[in-house]
Amino acid sequence: MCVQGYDKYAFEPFAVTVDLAVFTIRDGTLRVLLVERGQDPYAGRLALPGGFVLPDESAETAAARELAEETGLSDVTGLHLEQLRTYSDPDRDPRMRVVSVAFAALVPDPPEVRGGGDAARADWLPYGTGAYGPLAFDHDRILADAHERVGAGIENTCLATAFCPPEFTLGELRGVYEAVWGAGLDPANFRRKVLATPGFVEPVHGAARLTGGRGKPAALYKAGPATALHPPLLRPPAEGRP
Amino acid sequence: MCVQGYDKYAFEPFAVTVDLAVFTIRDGTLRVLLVERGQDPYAGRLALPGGFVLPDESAETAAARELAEETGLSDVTGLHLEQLRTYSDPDRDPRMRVVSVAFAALVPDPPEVRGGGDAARADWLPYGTGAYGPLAFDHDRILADAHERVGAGIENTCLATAFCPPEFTLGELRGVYEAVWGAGLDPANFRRKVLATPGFVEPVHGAARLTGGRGKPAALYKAGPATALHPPLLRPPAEGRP
DNA sequence: CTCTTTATAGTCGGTAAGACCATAAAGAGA
DNA sequence: TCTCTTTATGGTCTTACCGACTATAAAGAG
Repeated sequence: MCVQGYDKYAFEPFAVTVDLAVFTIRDGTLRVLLVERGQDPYAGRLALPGGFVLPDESAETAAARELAEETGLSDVTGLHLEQLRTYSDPDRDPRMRVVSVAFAALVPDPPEVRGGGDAARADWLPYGTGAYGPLAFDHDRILADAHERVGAGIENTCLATAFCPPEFTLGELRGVYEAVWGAGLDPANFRRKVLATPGFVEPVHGAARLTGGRGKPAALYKAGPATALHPPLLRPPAEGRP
Repeated sequence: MCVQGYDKYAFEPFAVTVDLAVFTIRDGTLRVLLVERGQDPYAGRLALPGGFVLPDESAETAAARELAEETGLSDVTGLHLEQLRTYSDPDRDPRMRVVSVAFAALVPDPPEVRGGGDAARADWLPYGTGAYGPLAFDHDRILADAHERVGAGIENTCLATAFCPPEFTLGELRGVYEAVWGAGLDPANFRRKVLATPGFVEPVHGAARLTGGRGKPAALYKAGPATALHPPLLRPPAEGRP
């Protein structure tokens, strides 16, 4: 399968796909959307949702389309879709040459998963708890890279608000950091730091207050205009990252 | 040009290429390796070096091969090659569907450029000074993205040593930061910060000293084992990055 | 009514970073 | 030779921030 006609070169045609690592927060834990493969190879194994890039699409367009097909989410909600990197190992797919552009997506609230497309089943599974076995293809590595990217992203950018509904409390925002980093944060210090960063969040000036459960009702905030955090909101130092 | 045989799908074959933004420091200024295109489209325009991914290569392998072909550098020197992102706009190449995986590379000293491959000419041109017109294809955007990535990378990682020879002075290392960021840094504060970061640099214990020109001879250092900087070496706040 | 839970405000001490000064050691030029 | 310039290196000072901690307020659970 070799195509002539591009300058003086002969080149191998590749199939180009997108793979999506879609994260959300539910019950205070970070979860990722996984689908069960219905066909070989890796039939019955879990995998990241994804699909082929169509002839008239960019990878970004294809990723947004796949995300909408799998979750029903379109761009109207404040969702975040970010290109991660491209995985192009020659034998990453045993059938043929497939180059995959991976994306990390952050969605606020877990909507019902419609098992659209060819996915046998789809579900939000807690990340990093061993709740699922090894994924198909090289998706374990893609998922780990996506998690690292998201963890670094909420450190330097206002990305964390993408996990939250349009209006949220500072406790919910803190829950995002704790779920992604897997570490507890001091509520008072977190509050001081977030409010000291201009443009990160803005109070909903109407005396609107809301509480999900116990405790004193919290004030509501919405995402501010800033996109980067200066200075960054550093995560607590952990083992292995000196 | 549509290929059947992958599951039940029909998919469009893509050509996959790599594009390289190769940076170096010469005369205290940041320079990028550009080649002049010898054929249409964009004949005579400057472009980033690059080429096709061969059937048995990953994009990383292809990038390393192209870098070696263009500059004569192989992996033996402490060079840095990092995947940037993938550009897949459907009409980014007027001839056909080409998906390009872009890489950013950092090389220590400008070796002689061998105009290998199909590049008519190749040269190290100063970045961001208008010394070259608009680049071919979407390479202006790729180059800008690469510069932003390198600028952020030396903030959080030990990447800056990749611009330096195996042994270097702290003045040379500071020159890397100043050239990439386009801002002056206080020599004393820079020294304090770098030496306070464990594993960033290590003194060459032999009383070896060296000076390139005027001034007191500086002590020599080599890259340390650390890969990430904690805390990051923040660049001075500039306009437009609040 | 009391306990628990969460939000919010404030304090205190350590650390880091920027601005700045001082000294040392070389070359350049008068 | 002497002086000036240049660069490296060491130090101080002040401010800002950050983590740890305490205290208070306001709700629900029992």
